[in-house]
Amino acid sequence: MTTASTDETLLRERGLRVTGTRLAVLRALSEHQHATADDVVRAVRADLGSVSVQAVYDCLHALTSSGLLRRMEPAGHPARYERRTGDNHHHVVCRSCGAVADVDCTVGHAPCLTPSASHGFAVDLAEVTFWGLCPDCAEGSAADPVPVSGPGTTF
Amino acid sequence: MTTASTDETLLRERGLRVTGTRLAVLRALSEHQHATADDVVRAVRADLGSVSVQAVYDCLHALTSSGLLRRMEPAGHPARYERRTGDNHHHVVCRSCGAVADVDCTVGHAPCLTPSASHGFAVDLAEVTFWGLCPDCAEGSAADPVPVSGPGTTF
DNA sequence: CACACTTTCTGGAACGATTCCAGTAAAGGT
DNA sequence: ACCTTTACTGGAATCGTTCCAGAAAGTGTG
Repeated sequence: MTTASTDETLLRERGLRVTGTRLAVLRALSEHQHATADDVVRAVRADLGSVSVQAVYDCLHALTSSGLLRRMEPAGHPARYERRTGDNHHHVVCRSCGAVADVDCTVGHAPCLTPSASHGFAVDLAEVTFWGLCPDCAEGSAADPVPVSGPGTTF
Repeated sequence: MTTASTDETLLRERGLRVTGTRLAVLRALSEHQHATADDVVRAVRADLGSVSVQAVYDCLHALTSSGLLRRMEPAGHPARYERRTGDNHHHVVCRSCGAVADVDCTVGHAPCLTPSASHGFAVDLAEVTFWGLCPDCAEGSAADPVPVSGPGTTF
């Protein structure tokens, strides 16, 4: 999909310098979506040989605030980054292993963007997170009391 | 609203022991909804004189996992606890100060509960978080570059 | 192509929220 | 009242992330 030269263009378009680390971070996230900072560090190290943790965090911040990456932080799990941006999609998170998958907006045009009572808040984004068990963890978990994370377990 | 004796009953109903700390935690959360663990520690100390941080965390866990409290964790902010449970309501979070307010389910009957493609996940809860600026922070922030938190700033 | 200027990268130390630990104290069924 | 279970204390440890100061690399201008 996103080739190296395109990544370079993307960076320049946003006025960001093109560095090996940044390209490697983008490459890592093309390869595995929803990676944690730690995953990215490992991927970049496998790719470039070595990087400091901070260099990766700096990249992730720069890329996130310029809109090339999106950051999501499921309660109780480290933050995850993804390249799919600007399409207002949502996520399913596994309570047991923290796995994340994309979910397209349930009801065509952003159903939840106009909260009934917004208490005077100037709302600019609606974030929807589905909680459950991924196929792997669901299997045989009815019996096992799997350590559960995330908000209220039932509704 | 929830009186002390009712709190005692609530605890017993769930098979939880009735202790001063637990009652004080419930009381604290009746007084200010969406309190952080730290807020609760302070409130309980003001009430009982002294408690260890761990006692409060233990209570919060016990009460949360028995369903008497709901825990929510806005990305980039410490977790907050509330007594309103089981009604599937949502939240508005201020990007600037972290203030939280309740939002009733936008479209009558839980619009987002059936993700279009759930990737085989067994989904049991949909959590909707609205991001924006609270009235206090919105005022005069168009100019100020307020430090922003939470997921992607635009959509 | 070199210069000066900016921005990034390094390594190490610090941070805040939360959890783990082992021991002591309190709750409640019989 | 006794004994088992569960909660509470204080202190140290963990995890993800950020802060810091200095060294190194990127880039627009001359």
